[in-house]
Amino acid sequence: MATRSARVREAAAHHFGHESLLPGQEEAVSALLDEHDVLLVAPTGAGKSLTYQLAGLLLGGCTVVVSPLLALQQDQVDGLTEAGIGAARLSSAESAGDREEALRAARAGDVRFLLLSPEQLANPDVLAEVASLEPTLVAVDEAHCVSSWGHDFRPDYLRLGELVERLGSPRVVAMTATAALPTQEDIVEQLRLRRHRVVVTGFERDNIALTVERFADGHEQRDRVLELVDELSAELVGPGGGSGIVYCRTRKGAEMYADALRERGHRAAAYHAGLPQRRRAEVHEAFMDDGHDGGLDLVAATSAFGMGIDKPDIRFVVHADVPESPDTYYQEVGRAGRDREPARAVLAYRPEDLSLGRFFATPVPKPADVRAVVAALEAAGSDDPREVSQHVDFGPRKTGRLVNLVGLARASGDLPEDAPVGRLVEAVVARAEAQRRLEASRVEMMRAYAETDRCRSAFLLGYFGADTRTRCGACDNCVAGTAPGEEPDADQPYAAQSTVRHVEFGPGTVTDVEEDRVTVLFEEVGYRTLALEVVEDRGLLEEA
DNA sequence: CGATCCGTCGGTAACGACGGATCGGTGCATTACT
Repeated sequence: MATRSARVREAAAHHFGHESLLPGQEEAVSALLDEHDVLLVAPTGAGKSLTYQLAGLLLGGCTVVVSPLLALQQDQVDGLTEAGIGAARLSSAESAGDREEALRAARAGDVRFLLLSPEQLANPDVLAEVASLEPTLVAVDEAHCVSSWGHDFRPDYLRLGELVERLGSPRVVAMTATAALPTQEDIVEQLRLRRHRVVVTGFERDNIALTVERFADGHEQRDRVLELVDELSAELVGPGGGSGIVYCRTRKGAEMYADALRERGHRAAAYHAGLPQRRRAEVHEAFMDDGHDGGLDLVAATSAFGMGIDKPDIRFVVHADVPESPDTYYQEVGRAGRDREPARAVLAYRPEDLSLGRFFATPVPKPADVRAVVAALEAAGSDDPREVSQHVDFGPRKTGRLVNLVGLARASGDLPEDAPVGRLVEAVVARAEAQRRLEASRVEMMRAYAETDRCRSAFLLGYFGADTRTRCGACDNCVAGTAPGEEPDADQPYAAQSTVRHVEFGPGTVTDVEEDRVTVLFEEVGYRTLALEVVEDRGLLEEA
């Protein structure tokens, strides 16, 4: 074993000039060399990229890197090329000639890392080409996208498990900065990880002070957000650098805040997916380069401003509206204070805003549409959405999603091979409903976060499965003294992370324990917070 | 679900009240045009 860690460290020093490895890196690489698949949960800057790169180099052969954004893929290619390692991107941005050349170089062993999107891999021609390279490792970057985007927005994410098998079932490493339990389970299931190890490195960000301000009126909320940004900018953003992000739920909101902030004398701009690609790049660059003339201190953005924003001195993140889940919230907040210097995160909370989160939840397909697609699959004799959509009344996009859902329900093993069509349709709808219920319960967890009296940091860490009995001392509740000093532990009937069964909701996992209540993640209905008194009086919950 | 837009209603006109319709976030790729 000692020789193995020596090899890993030697490779790190040789290829990347790193004398030491960060916690989790060596563990993850060793597990991969030991023929385990790995889910690595580690914060940005903790060397997730280095992990797959080291593993890929040590395993030899070609590594396929699946990454959600073309810009992120390009960053990785640039980084590897700079380190003298052959890397290429395979995307719609490359010419046919470039793609041909990249594949040729990969066959010759000159390209060791091939970066592409799930959509590329789902293209049968590309898949065949890549399979012929006999890759030794598949790295799935930003793996939470499997769970957050796969179910609806980018359905090819849900096909990755099947696609990896068609590549000859190489080792898989999935990497993400944040993944609560259901997201971890989703990643493991969808990617079909085998003999998998979950490696979680510390992800506390104790330099970020979390606060929530509650509003009943939308106009007051807007005025206060602007005032707050004035205050935070004056306090934290100066000639020495530093910047802030204002997250909004709608494009219109982002434009409104950007305009208002400019009027108040800030160097601010809007960022959302409705802007021309070129403008987006411009804003991104001006934000990263805040020291220059024409630089930006503030960006008012939708969730489009996210992955790939790696600026160390973001001093505050203000949420002008409440996001749809603690998962999203923590990810957006986590962009602040990456330099470990003090930073602030403020949530402007109005309960009505939660409704948008419910609206955006994954839609449940109509049984008639599922039935039509099942028949069309038969008629087309293929699972190519373009061909299947010839036999139904809706377009290839919707068809593609339904084909995926039918495929997943069939592959789940919950149904016998020869199950009648009605059962299959029911299973598809039931899976989509369960997903929707989970998303709705995440909205409720966001409500719970906004309304809690406890340490906000402890609340979030508990949500992400970290054992937290300490308090941060910096959030509004700790400062106001409403947070209990120590979280209870010993005399609780239920332990965090233990498995339980509810008479009505079925099996679940305890995710949080408080003095008088317990939060459980149920397989069927998502997160539920239950009063201990009621639970015990009626014997609703038993340890499994 | 909730905010907002737009048209209608009432009724010696102007404009406010009301109600139905519409919209709301993330990106890949591909295609048909200049």
